Amino acid sequence: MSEKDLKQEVTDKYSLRGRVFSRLREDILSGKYEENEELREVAIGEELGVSRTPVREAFRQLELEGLIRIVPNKGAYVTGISEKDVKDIYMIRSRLEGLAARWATEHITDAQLEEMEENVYLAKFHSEKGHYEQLAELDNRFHEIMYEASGSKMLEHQLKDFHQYVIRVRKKTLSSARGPKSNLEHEGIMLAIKNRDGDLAEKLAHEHILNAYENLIKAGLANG
Amino acid sequence: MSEKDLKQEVTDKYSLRGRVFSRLREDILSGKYEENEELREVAIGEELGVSRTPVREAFRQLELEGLIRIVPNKGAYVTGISEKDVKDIYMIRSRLEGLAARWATEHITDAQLEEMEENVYLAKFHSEKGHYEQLAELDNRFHEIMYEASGSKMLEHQLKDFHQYVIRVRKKTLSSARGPKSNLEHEGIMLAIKNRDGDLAEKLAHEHILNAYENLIKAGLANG
DNA sequence: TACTGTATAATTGTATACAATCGTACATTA
DNA sequence: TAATGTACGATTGTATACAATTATACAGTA
Repeated sequence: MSEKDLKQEVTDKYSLRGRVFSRLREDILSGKYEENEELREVAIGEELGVSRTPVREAFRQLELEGLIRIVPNKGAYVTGISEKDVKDIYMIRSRLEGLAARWATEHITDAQLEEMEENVYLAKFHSEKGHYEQLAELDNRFHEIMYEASGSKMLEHQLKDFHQYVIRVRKKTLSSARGPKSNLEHEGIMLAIKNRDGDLAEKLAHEHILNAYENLIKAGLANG
Repeated sequence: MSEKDLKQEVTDKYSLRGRVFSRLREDILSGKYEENEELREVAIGEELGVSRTPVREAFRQLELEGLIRIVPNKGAYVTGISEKDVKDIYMIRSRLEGLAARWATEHITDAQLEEMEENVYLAKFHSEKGHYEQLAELDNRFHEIMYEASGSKMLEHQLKDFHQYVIRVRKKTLSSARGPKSNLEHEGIMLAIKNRDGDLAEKLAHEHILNAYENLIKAGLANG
């Protein structure tokens, strides 16, 4: 069991519940539903062509994931994210990403390091071209690689959970990746990992998230 | 919504599902079930006098909490905690407890600070008397106060989640609180918070968890 | 008008019936 | 004997029926 994830991934793509769960999560994160919008079991079930049972089970999981809030005997509501929540998330992430970077210096595989280098290289290209869509995608992936390279399923799961919120916040604020500056920071983290410099990697990854938060605030979260 | 918790607590004590969830969690944490023991829906349901439906919903939540692992079409199994998991948990906690301590210097209320002082004082008493049961209880409570005093529902929830594992590990290793040394560290953290010294509070709380881990290892996790 | 009680419809909570899946035991065959 | 196929039982997955709860509208009353 030592290789097993404590917080089990929901990967049961082939059960109805799994499909409902994935679909709802996607729809909530993509902003299809308004904040505080009520989700009715029958309506969701009909939309996806399933009964209430798998929908209810998916609801229970989405509740623990923090995406909806269930009021007993009343209903399920899409959760809002307050500005304080966003700040807390970024501050917590800053610590954990630092830890992930440190551990990556100890556990990263050659293949992962290669993908990281490629990621940084590609991001530089797309940054010059102004391809924001691809940049955001690469940014997400960069962090995912680092989570995986940390060699800790526990930490990986925690950070992926938080990343969900990051994606939501980005959609909400319409703020795309930060472009060149963010890339440079990625490159620095990557090099620190490559050189197996744990202290530096942790420091840079930590600061990287703080910078991302600063940028997010400037980009208008405070206004919107 | 700004005061609402993103990761919703499961406080629905009055629904059958809520009761099943709480009961199973308690039983798993208390070690009633062996690692990898299979939990059957009907059996659990009969034991608690409910049908499979609330049991299944509770299972889905316990899965996300990391206490059980559900294999599609097969069954639910109590998750094991590997030595690496324990190490990861403590390392992650060390960062987050540090953050909680720092934030507590900013947000702690007078009542919370008072309870913290009382906690330290009482612990000193029970430590001298060798009351290990009460010491463990006070230790748990000390950390909980700090989580609450952090003023961050996000962080509080994260840390309480991890604390579940800590309690499990303690049961498993039969290692009680560390006694006087741990108390002194608590006192140090408390004073740093009282003096509103964020840097010191974070540093001490961080080290406190690292020390607790060292102690745990010595206490025999490596052997058991 | 403002307040209270009640009937009703909508929705969630739970139980149960049925379908699909998996593991095991046992028979069959080479 | 060893390997393979198959029938059966046990268990989970899903749908549906029924119970409990909630919100709302509306009538009655001061």
